[in-house]
Amino acid sequence: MGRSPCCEKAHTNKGAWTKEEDQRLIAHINQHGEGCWRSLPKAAGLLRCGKSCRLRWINYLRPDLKRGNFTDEEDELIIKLHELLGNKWSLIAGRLPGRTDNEIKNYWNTHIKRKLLARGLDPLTHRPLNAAAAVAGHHHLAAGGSSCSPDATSGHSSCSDGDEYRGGIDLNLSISPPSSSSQPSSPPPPPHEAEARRAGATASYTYHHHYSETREKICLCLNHLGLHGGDECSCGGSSASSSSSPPPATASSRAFTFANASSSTV
DNA sequence: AAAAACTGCAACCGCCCTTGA
DNA sequence: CTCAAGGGCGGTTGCAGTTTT
Repeated sequence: MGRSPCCEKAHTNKGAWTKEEDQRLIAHINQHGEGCWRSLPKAAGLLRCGKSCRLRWINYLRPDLKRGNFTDEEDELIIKLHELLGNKWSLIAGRLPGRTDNEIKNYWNTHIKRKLLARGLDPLTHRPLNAAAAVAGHHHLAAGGSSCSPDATSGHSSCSDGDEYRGGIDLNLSISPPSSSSQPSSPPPPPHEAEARRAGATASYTYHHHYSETREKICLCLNHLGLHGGDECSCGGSSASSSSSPPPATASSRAFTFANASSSTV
């Protein structure tokens, strides 16, 4: 069964936005706030698809966007998050204040991919290229995730030999709403990726290594990106609880402290 | 100086998930 | 419980700007 188009394409503009369209959109959202994208174009007097308006606002017009070049710190954070999350750009963007998923996705495809290849790492698996070929298809969440970290300097992975990169790792995601989010009274989300998709910020990930007794928590809060060997994160944004607001995220306070990511940072 | 090739980014497309009737 | 509508996301495309030949 077909799906009705999101808008009447015959009467909508496409392509680059004009300044006037931007002004109309900004003015409307300032006055009425976000929401109901489908009816927004009409209300704002725009000949645009609602989706297009949403995208334009989120990716370009939002006042809290940072824009400008990515810092090395952001680079490394993106790489680390991508290693853990795969192409979950919205989740990754949730950890980078002022950055959008689209921006990060573009930056990944144009800069970071090349950067990793130059290091001899497979952008998909974050493993050394020759090793990555051997385990093609076993990466990221869809493949059960991995806490393995390739060793860029030695060309060896820090994975233990026993797990062969597919030890049935269950990546258990639990994410609380962004600290600056206006989302009201959302209950603590269940540890499920689908929920995680919508939340977008303070994240504590728990790896359950079925093949061993170890349980490591990976905190992705901006202040403490790292593994915690069975301990709660001390950052305040620990676990799945959204009852307590995590500390305000500042880029300058980020740290890359993956306990088992021995040398993948540069 | 002009043409070709490359790069980066904004925007679109189509699918999936959630929600509400 | 079912289904349609709407929102959100990831992948892809198109084009303008930049660099190289």
